[in-house]
Amino acid sequence: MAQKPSIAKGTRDFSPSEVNKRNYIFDIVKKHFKTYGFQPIETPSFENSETLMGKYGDEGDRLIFKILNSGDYLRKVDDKTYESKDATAMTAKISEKALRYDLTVPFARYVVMHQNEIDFPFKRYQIQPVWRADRPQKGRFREFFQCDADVVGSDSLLQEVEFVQLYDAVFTELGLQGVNIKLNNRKILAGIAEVIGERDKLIDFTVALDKLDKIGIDGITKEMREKGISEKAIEAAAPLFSLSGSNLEQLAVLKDLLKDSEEGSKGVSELTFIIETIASLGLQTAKLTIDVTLARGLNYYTGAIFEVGAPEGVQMGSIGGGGRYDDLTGIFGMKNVSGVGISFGLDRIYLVLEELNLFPEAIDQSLEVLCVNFGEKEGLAALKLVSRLRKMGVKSDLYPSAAKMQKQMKYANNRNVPYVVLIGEEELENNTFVVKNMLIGDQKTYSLNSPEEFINEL
RNA sequence: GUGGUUGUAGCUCAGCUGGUUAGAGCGCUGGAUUGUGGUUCCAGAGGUCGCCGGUUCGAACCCGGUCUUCCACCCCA
Repeated sequence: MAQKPSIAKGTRDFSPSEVNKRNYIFDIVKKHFKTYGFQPIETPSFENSETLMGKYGDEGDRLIFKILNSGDYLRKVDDKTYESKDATAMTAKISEKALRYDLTVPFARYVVMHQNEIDFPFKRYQIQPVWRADRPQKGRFREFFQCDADVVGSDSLLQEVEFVQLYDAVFTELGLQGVNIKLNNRKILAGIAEVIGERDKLIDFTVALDKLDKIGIDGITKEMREKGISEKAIEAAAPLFSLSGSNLEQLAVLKDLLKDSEEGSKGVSELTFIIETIASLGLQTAKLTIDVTLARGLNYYTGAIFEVGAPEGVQMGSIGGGGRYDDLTGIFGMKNVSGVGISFGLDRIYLVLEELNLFPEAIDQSLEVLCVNFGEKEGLAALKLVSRLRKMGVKSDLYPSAAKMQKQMKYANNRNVPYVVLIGEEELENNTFVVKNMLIGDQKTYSLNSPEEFINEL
């Protein structure tokens, strides 16, 4: 019995037009990764469970897709574990592998395993799918691509500067003008927590602060109160909630606010270096702004934090992000290796380019020339022309059967083919072919002896 | 993981308080048009009403479960 086909929750098929558009983005991103000296790596789609488990927090462990062991795996479970019905204990017994959850942890594993063959600083890029057992929402899937570039083995702030330039280069070539590269520093957040006397509430404080543009000042002060942050501390931090002005003005305010915190002051000087260096180098189309409310990925970032916002007027959250993490490889026993990296949010960039109509027109042109098939002899002559066109790199095809003219023309029209070639009985006799321009509808005749006349006009 | 929401033709959606044979637009196929698509006209094909069960004389409609969609939270790209 035929079953109705379906697709797993949170997954997608990509049709030709979508693949073309996605590749267009990939190709531009890759091109700039390469010109900045990054090298590609790939890692397996699944890893040993112990490589992934415990690296993303409790929430992360829940969202990792586990792969069932092969064979008669239940036989190996002792009765006690089986009867306890404890999913965590049970999972450890019946699953030893799990699907990749992000690209950063596998990369850290890769660096540690290949440390003797890598020349540091090592700049790598990686574009591969990752999987999360999350509940899907718009723009959030259970299978999606991550597109990362990281540098390990250099603590120079010039790396941060390069990533800002890289973002600018990619978004400029994609035609996405006016993206906002937001910059913050974990040390500044830690310094703030320190000077307001809530050092041990750093995470709660910043998670609340991160929601400023979403729930407003009242919302975040309420959340901070609920998390047990003192009224005095909230008051002391209040100037941050309405921090405004130019980057240099904001830096001046922060410098003063954090003058008694060693860590905070370090953060301010790091941020100042990046801002000043970029100011002297210049950016093509992007804006670089300080945003002290930026707190993404705070669990592992230790220095700079990046987030890229879509241009004004586009209803879309962040389209990229990243930061510095001082101890990337420590979890796998390799100490003192600093890493810094960025990520491009492919799916969201796709949606933004679609909304602003920024994909090149020709992207949906899968065929430039289609020859109408009028029969055996005519078809053969057309196929000779097609071979010639293909050798010249022209995307061309012969309709495979001598179907009705109307059907063949309609096919060409639906496939967005700009030129239709007609070689019928009469043309065959005169050794010519007719080219119909599907856009304006006019026709021109060329000699089969010199098709380059037509090719040169393409 | 919590709360809510959605599902009817290939697509977008109508379908009254439960009542005969479930409709439209677009698309598709054929014809008007035997060498001309994109505009027009005519005709036709296409439906387990997400799935399973229940209530009822009778269910697309009511109830339960399940899957799916989307939304908020959590978290995140």
